[in-house]
Amino acid sequence: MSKHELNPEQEIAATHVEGPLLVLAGAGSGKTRVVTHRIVRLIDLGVLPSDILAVTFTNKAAEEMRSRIRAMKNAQVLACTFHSLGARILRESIGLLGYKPDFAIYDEEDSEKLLKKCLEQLQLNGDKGLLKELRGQISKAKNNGQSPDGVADRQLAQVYGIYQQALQDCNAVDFDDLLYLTVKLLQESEEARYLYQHRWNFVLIDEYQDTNHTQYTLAKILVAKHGNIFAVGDPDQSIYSWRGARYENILNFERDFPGAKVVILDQNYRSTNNILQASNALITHNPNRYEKKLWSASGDGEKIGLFIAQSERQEAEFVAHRIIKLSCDDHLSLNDVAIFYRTNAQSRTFEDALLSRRIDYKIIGGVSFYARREIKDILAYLRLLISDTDLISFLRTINIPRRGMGPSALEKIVDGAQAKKMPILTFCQEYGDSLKLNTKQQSGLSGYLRAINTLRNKLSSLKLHELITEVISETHYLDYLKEDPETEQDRKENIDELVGKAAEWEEEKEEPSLQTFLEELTLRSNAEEKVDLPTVKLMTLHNSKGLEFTAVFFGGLEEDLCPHINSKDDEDAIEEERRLCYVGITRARKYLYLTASTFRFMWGTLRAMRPSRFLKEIPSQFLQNLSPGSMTKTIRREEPEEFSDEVQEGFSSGDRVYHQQFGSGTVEKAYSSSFGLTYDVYFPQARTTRTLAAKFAKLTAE
DNA sequence: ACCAGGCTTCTTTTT
DNA sequence: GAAGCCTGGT
Repeated sequence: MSKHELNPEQEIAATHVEGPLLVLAGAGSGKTRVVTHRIVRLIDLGVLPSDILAVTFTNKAAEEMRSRIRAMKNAQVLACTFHSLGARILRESIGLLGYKPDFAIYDEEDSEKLLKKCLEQLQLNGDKGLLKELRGQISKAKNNGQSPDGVADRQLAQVYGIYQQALQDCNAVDFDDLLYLTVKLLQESEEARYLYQHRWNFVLIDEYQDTNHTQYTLAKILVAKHGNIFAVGDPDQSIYSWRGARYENILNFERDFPGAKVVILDQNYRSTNNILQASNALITHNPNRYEKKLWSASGDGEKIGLFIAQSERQEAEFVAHRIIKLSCDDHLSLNDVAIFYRTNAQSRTFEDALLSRRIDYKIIGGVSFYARREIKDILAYLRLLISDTDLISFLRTINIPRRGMGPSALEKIVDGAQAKKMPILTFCQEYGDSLKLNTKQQSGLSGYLRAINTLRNKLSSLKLHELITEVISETHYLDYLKEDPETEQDRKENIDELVGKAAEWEEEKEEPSLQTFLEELTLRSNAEEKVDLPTVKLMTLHNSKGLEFTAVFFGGLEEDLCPHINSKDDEDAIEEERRLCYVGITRARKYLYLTASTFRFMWGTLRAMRPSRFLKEIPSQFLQNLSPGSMTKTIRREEPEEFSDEVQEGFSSGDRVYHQQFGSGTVEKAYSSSFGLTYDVYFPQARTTRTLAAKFAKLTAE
């Protein structure tokens, strides 16, 4: 097939105009092309670009779609995530729900702090686990469209209600509210419903299998008047149930939208047959599944490399070594190579191996730039320039830099404001002098308020990046950073970067405002990448969705890691882990390497690991075993110290031993591993058995 | 109010 | 093995 033609099924989908259509698009089946072609054709038919709404799952996908359409048609359609769509609607119409339109958006950290305050108020703060538990349950309720009155559990209903009121008092919404309140608004206000049901006549929803109930309701309301919904997805790639996603939504599409057409795209244009068939074999192990088999017209290609290492380091060394080989022998650019893993914590070992070989790499996702403490400090000050009510930003900044404000002083302020039912900053301004604070606190508070006022006066006259510079100087933030010389340099650089990004951002935007800037930063987990050096991309499996690479390394394929230990004993969760693994594998075009290690450091101790069940579910005909054990002995000899089974004097089963960290224990098993003499020791105090290598763990007889 | 040091718990995954 | 929480000393 030529690059510019579509196959018959793709053609049907791309030329669809009115009515509901579901595209079941298997991995690598040319989904993105179909979607962009269809939008371009709509525009060719005379549909106004402003009539089209495309909702994607990530910012990255939205950007990609925008730029493709711009390239083909020079037209601007609204392509955004569900969350930013919600933010957009709420900015216009949240007044109907009693919030002010300049509401702040709280990220997870902010909302957790607020919830913690609520729990303190209810004197429920004793239990540490409770906060996490309730946070999860409130989020779940919102994603299921339940109001505080609508949840069955009495305690949850109470806390949820108080939390929701606290958010409103701060004039803030959390991530889930962006969806939940939008739906609430559309359900309760006929005016709003009319407005948004007529705003977009063609609605496209990507990754439909990952919509949660609230997103699904939102989609249904938006298209209720015209039924022009174009949904794209693949039930086998549903990997966000932990965030409330229901892949049933995609299976129920025909029921929910009567008269819907369904197009199945099952020809894969991405991967070689070895990779594709391996992925088919794997996903077939999911019993509850809408049957679908991808096929490909391309050749078998290379077999999938399998490497079972003896240590994390060896696993990473193998990957780094292979990357060099691929780039030399096959002239692959580093941009064509990716390393996937289940948990963020795994990235470190790979980084070390790449660093030591001077292979450039970039981590996609991971700890967000905007989540760094120093960045959030500055952003909190910026928020307070817009809002008097933002309690969380106030609490964050009031003692940064130090103004002698400890818990007791803050209690006075917060309680006072609450008693007077005043916004926190207004209260400080009007009653700050009558709070019986000591002199240091008194002058600290007035200095703080003065700084905010000074900055507010400059709000309209300064450019955004200048304003940020002013915040830094007005608050003497750099002096504060000096208190910790260890981190000072890093944090300073990050702040410079923030100023730079702000300057860049306001150049690009037609109407740059502080509010939109803050909103975009909150809804954008990681900064967009600048195009520079070719780099190997490191990311979690979740982050890999929607991407493709010529060569993929998939690490840590071990039981309890992938599938993750938290999915144990839950068949649905195991199926989702399998889909996650499927997503990872189907990202690869030509080369795929699956790696695992028999030992791994977890939670600070060495643990023996077993190969993932998923490896066994891939028929061996597609695999080539490259593991040290199955290779020639020359390679084995490269690392003699790690593989020697030298006899040591040691303990045997039943011996009582003492470990500096874990205390007293009993040896359950003594055996030889790649680390030499190894023990499984049971520690009664922690009620766990740990695997300890004799040469690392200093065990003494008790 | 602040700090240092010890204790626990923790890890999925993201907007 | 890190980050956050609590505690006790200043």
